[in-house]
Amino acid sequence: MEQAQALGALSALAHETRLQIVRLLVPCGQSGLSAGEIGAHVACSASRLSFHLSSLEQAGLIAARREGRRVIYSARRRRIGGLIHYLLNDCCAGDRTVGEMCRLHAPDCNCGCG
Amino acid sequence: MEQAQALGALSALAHETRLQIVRLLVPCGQSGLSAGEIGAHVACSASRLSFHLSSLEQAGLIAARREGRRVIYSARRRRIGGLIHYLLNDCCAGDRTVGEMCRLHAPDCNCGCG
DNA sequence: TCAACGATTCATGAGTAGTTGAAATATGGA
DNA sequence: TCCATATTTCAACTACTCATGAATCGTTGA
Repeated sequence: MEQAQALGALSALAHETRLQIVRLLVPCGQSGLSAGEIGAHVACSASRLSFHLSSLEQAGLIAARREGRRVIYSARRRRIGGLIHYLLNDCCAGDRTVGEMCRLHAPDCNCGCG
Repeated sequence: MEQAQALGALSALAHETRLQIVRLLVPCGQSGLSAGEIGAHVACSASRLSFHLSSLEQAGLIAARREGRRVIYSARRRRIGGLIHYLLNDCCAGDRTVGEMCRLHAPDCNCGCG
């Protein structure tokens, strides 16, 4: 991920409603949720929701596809992971202190690295 | 890290100059750099720089201390790591696809987790 | 105590993002 | 074709963020 993309993604995530949308969509994986279903969870007007969804899509964090009269949104999880990777490795140059705070191993991992 | 803190941190990072400052400070660790030294790298007016440093400090991403007539800024690396941790584990619920993009092991780690 | 230095604060103006409600577009079914 | 549903677009407004330069504050050394 390039810096410009990372800035766009950070900007998109730096909003309560949009962060909430991402949190809602990540566990849904590829199947995603329709705009209406998302709206039922985040309590904002349809037009505002559409605006936020469009911001997230432009930032590359979610994808949209039409299914009948609904538009289904799903999290682009590899992109979100790419942003985190950027923060960790490009932005923070793989700094150990930063990395130790967020290293994620499998629960049974016992490698002791870091 | 709470959502409100994460939003503040994301907002602070979502700016080219401020991201650049963090990138500059992380490798300097505790010793940090003075405002003047930072200014020499990021090419913006002193007042603008002061504003950006203050934003980053308010967001908890950097710390300031006075040394003589200089003010030394250093990255709060555990906080930055905490933000990344939040994105990975709270925001993305430890999603595997997200995690695989950004897992950081020691170069010689061979545990195979993930 | 005064001048120089390092950094911050303030006032102002421009630009951008966010919100709202109404209108428009797209799709599916009667 | 016409209507209902799902979603987006538009226009107008508000609020916030960003940038600039001048003024100010705090510290050091002559």
